[in-house]
Amino acid sequence: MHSKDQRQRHIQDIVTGEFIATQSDLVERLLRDGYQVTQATVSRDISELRLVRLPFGKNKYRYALAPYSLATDPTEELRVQFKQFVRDIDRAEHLVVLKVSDGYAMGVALTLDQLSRDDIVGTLAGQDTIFVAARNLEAAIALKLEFEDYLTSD
Amino acid sequence: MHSKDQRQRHIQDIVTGEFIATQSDLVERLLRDGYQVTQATVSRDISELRLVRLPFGKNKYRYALAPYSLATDPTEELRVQFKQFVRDIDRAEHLVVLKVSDGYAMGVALTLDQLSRDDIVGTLAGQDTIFVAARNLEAAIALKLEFEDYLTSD
DNA sequence: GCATACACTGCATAATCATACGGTATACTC
DNA sequence: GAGTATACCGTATGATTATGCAGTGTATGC
Repeated sequence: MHSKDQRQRHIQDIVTGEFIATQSDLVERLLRDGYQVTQATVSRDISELRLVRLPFGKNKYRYALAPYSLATDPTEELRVQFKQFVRDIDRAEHLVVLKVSDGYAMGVALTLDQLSRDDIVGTLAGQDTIFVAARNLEAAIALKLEFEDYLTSD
Repeated sequence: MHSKDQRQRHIQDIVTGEFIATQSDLVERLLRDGYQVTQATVSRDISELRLVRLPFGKNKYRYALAPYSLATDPTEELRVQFKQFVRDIDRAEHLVVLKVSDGYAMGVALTLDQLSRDDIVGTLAGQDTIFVAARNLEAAIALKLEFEDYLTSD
């Protein structure tokens, strides 16, 4: 019927648009859309999607995407995010252009920024696109290769 | 002895630098530094600091700062963040330049981006600076006024 | 001093979430 | 087909977190 992937994507949609305070809320919400699952499954989904439960004013909580995630090793975190979110890599002069799953551009750009790399001058993230400004042409070419490697390796 | 404020600041230091998986971990960790509190208090601290528990690989969790926080109303969230983090507002042509508490530029820029405003073409965030590119000069002037209002109002 | 208000916290427990275990389904190999 | 591996998920329950309540301390006003 509904695949796990579908369900998890739908969960992401729900939490971005609606106020989901508990996993039980989410179970009910999913049921209304025809996904019949238990709290246990939702717990696993949330873990896999790396959603966070955000304290929200007094005695309120809301699940939200964690577009950044502070891995132990930022470079490792970048690899994870690339595999998960980056769809395409292009280059125009010294600008490397990343196509990203809708809504995740900022998260990936944030991770890139946190690396504080000398060869990256800055990043500009939109909804589904990131411009990575490399210091110069050579750096951009190297960067594109490195990024592509993230997508294909292990 | 130790004030609540001190303790909460110390908690922020701990979670940014160390791998804290549960509130009990944090209680123990605090005890080592002379803060004797219970899990209940730590729970309240975490809520007030808006820390999040981040799923982290398989069966692992880590508490982390939530530098931005997806309020119900993004504009309201922006106000909160401005008051908290923005130190100075300037403008050069159609570029509004924000000086921000170190490390929070990305978070504020992310919130700005999420507004998807027509008058903002894009944002570029560094460690403590944000460039907000307005669509044109008039937009930039209006934007600067609006931002300044965020800092002064109520 | 006494009363009132308020911030803070621990205790006990409720609420919520994570996970070990076992069951089912699917795919692949021989 | 039988055997094995793997992914997925529900049940039951353990682990973790949130919170109502009451107690203490401090400040303020009378």
